[in-house]
Amino acid sequence: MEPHVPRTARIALNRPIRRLFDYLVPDHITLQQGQRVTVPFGRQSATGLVVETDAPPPEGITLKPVRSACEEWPALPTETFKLLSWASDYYQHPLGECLFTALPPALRRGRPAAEKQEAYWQAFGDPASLPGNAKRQKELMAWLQQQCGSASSKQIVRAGFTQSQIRSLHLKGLICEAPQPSPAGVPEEVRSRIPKLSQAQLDAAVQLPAPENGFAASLLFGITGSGKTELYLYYLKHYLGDRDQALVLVPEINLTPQTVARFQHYFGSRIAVWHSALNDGERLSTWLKIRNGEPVILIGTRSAVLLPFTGLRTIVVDEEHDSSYKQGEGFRYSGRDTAVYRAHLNNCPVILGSATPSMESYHNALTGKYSLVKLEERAGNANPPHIKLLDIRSRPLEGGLSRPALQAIEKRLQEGQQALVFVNRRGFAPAMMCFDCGHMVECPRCDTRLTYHRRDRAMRCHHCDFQAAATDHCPKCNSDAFKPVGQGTERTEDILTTQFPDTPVVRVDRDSTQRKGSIQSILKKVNSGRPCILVGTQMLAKGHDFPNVTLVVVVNADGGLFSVDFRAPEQLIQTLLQVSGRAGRGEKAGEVLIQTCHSDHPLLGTLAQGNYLPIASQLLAERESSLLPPYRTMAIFRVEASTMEMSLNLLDDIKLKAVHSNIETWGPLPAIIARRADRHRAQLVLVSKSRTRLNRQLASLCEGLDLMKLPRDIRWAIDVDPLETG
DNA sequence: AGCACGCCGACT
DNA sequence: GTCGGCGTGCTC
Repeated sequence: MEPHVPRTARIALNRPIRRLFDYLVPDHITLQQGQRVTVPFGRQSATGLVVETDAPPPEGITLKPVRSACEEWPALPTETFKLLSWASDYYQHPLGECLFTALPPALRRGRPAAEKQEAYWQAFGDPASLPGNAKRQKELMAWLQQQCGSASSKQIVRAGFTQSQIRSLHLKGLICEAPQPSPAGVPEEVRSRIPKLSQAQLDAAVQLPAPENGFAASLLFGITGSGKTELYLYYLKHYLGDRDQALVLVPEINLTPQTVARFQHYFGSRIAVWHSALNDGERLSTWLKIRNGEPVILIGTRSAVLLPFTGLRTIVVDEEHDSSYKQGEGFRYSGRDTAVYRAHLNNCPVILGSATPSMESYHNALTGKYSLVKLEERAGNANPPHIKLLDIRSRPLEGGLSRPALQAIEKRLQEGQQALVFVNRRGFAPAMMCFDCGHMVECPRCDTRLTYHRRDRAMRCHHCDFQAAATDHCPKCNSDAFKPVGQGTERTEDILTTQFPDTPVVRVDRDSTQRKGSIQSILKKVNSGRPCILVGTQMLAKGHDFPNVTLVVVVNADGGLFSVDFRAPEQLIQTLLQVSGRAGRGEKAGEVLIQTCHSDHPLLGTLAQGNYLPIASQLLAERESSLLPPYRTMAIFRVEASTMEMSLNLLDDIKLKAVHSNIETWGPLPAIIARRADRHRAQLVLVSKSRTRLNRQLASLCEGLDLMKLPRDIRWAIDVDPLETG
């Protein structure tokens, strides 16, 4: 007789542990990968996910039995599970935490995978039998009779009635429970709508990869205002069958009711959304729809790429260059890159759209990994704006604005038009610059600018260990206008208000738009068309249209040009082009003035010609010669502790272990913001030619760190494909 | 992450 | 004499 081999299951838990736990599987339970279970863990009970069944368990440990299976089917279907396992390995994040990010909060907590059945009600008896004082109950009866068929408790409450009125009527037998109405399909009128494309859009549309041909990645380079969204809609209309699912990823800021309405116009109730503002109930409901294979077209932000689709036909990633696709903390995955891998696993196409593609995607397009589809014509008859560089070296500035810039604003206002003043706060290089001669201090050993560290007034190189004390005067021309870049722009709004006392100055930034709906009232005011000046940061560059703005002034372009962060120039150019796109939509010609101390900088020179791809090629050439991504693969170890010494010591340790012929290390160095919330932060950059090699090295470093007995308050994390190197 | 266990200071 | 501080270790 065969010896009895007990069945076991290897379970992942939602804990920051890079380890799985084995359990016995009782006879009455059958389990498969991706299934949700309840298990005893220590002296508590935990929700887990099955990773493997009947793997040989570790010796010398008495296994506990699985308590129960939460449902008979796997919460994570095979493809989703594979995607998350890949991501766990690629981003070096514990599998359990990765898997659990794909579950809605309710299911993470072990709640049943079903929606609360909502009661539906219909009028049944004669309201005349109600006593005279039951006024609201009579009104509810009347209201119900008006509804065709039935209404749910939720709808009734939303209509201004109460649960107790429902209860009371039910008790009197005047209303009764009705069967749940079957969901209405998409009406033929909506189904037959197809967006009307221009010839240029049609030419692009035929180049997009067809789902029947399996995996293909396509970079859609469509300039601002070229109508990419129309193209997506057309594409989905064309290729999506009635039973198919589709995923459209968008940056959080672009997921507005207007965007959703545009999709709903063509697809009606097939459209669902996924973003951070959903509550737990909405999350569960949408998750279940997708898990059940309903033919949903999902518009969502980053985490939507992890949802358990079962019939995914195609993926679109809009504004693929947007930095919000990369999670900055915890499970630091890139929604865009995960989408490409998912398309691969799922054998379906993925379309990456942008007016300013990332270097990574453009490089992939140039090497033929992605196909490149161009859409370089503005919809309607809008002309691209004129971009002019305004050198402000030794020009007097008021609140960051030069005389010519103020004059240009005045001229526009007199012509009854609007101006937009853009203060670029992003990529603020804490670099020292001379505002007289434009000189910046470079590392004597590297081809990099030194970083200014305010705390100890030191200038440091982020590629080697060079450091020097910051001086008060420019080392080149001895001017005392030698300051960290980006000082003194805070007064821009004040200066504009005093210079143009009769014109409203509207500030648009995080602070001024915090209140709900305030952005709407700002937009309404601005779009009424009266002359005004908009002042703001990043927020102005994205999302909203200002049709009456004909002049854009960029206060300071230089921060991004000379940042330690190697992505800063790319981000600067992308932002400048985006904010330029705000000028002169419609027939009015737009003008863009970019203030800079470096009008001779080659990137700005190319930018003034208004085309992105030549700049992208220039940036790529720089990345290649500096041995940076996408020509190298990069990862950063970030450590924080109660003292800088502890952080740096641990990184020194890691650096020693990371020594490998194919891996280069930079640092360790204090982070740009060296102390945050009293935690001292430092980083070590790892760079390699080989992604596989670096990945393997990271895995072994993690293993080593897990075995080390580190003090409790020291925290470390790996950031693979980091967006910020500060 | 939780949660218990453990070993030292100020309280009924 | 105990209550409770949070440092350390473990969870199949």
